[in-house]
Amino acid sequence: MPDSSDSTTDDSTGRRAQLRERNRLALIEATLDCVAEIGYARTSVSTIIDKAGLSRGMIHLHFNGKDGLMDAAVQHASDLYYQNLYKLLDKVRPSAWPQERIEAVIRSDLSETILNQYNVRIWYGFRGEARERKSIRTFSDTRDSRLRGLLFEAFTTIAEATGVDDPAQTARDAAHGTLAFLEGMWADYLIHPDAFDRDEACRIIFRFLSALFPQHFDLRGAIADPH
Amino acid sequence: MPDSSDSTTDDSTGRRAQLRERNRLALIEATLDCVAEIGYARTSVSTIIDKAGLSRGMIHLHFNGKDGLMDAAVQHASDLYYQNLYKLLDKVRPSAWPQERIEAVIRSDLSETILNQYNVRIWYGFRGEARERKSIRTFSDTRDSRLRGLLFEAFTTIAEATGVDDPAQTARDAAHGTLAFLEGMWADYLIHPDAFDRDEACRIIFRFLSALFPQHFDLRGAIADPH
DNA sequence: TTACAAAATGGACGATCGTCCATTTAAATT
DNA sequence: AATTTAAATGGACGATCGTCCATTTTGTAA
Repeated sequence: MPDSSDSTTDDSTGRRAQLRERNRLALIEATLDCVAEIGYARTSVSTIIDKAGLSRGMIHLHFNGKDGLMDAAVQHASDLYYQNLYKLLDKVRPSAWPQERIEAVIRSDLSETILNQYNVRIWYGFRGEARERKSIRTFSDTRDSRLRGLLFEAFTTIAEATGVDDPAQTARDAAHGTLAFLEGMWADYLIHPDAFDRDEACRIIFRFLSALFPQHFDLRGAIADPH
Repeated sequence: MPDSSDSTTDDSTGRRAQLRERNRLALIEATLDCVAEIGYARTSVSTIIDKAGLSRGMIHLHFNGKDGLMDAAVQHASDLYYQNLYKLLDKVRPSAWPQERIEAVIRSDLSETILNQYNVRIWYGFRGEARERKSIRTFSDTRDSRLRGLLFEAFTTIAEATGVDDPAQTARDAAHGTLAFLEGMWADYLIHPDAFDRDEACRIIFRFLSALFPQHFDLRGAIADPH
């Protein structure tokens, strides 16, 4: 029997709401599991509820149908991606050089936590359907713009320090190029998950960055400002 | 009535075989159209034969079912990609500098002929299902290895000419990095087909390549060997 | 404990899936 | 012209799709 003091302060953390939320999340996670394991095309309502161990009607109850569940699953995958990414980026000390922040972005995006078979299958599984589902385009878009902002700011500082012709343009290109690099590495990992080498992927990116900004990067990553 | 001389030399170019091949191709093209227009997941036998204007049984007759047709369609898309790419690359004169060949690869892969809405939707539509269908992995793989060989050879020549520490390693990284760049640009185009700028994409890649090999590239592409 | 309401269940439903084959069409041969 | 045979047709078939709701379960309030 629940005591009376609980029931009076019952906002939305009652046992009822807890169970509801737990099932909602179970459906989303089962959906992502299915997309990762059998692909978007083969993921059906039956395979989802089978994996979640819940009943058929739950999908309609919580998400108004399969489409709604897919949208929620995409959003959840995006949230998880950022949650994990920023958890890694937060380890960089606030006073870090911009090149250290860039290195952190690159190493994080290619780390086992972020770039793994589960995530990459979900990512490409959904992206193949991006044309049809607006929520999925937003998903891809979001990752893009937030990371780009982070990189652009850091590269601007570096570009201005090196006294290049057009610092803004250079920084924009460098940010865009770094993102394209990471994207390409993800594709590489999708096609050759076993042969993929994280250190090699990092080294390749740093090789190009060190050529562009030799005072700020070498083959191993960021180097201290000369000053 | 066909004259007798034809029928005696009738290998596989008779009217019968011609019609057969025409229908076979129509099914493949209808499949690719469907994947490009509505995505892999929504492409069904019904939508394919509807677009092809042929009868239901043709798919089983020619390809032993939907799976066989999908495999053939992937193969066809791959063939078309290379056919168009090499048509562009063949315009480079045989005595061209290696940096000119690299520029040709980059500009070709980002040209309207190769990188367009139709192709990019097919590419990502199939890739999302790569996990499940072996033929699709082979498709992605093939593009990768053939282009890589082309780039590696050219970069090796350049790396050796510049007297870098480890020419083979440098060339491998440069080829790998260039491919990752192109991959990233394709992803960019998929997500932002309207905002995508081909010239800007080229410039970004050449900015990085010119930093790595300043005697062979500038922001506009290849430059003549100094000698 | 009883009554109420929210949540969960699981099967019914029509639509659509991909496969397959009896039949028809038409090219090639006699 | 008659015959043969390869190609094409289109509907039947069972399986599975996603939706939805009558019913049951279960947390909460009276």
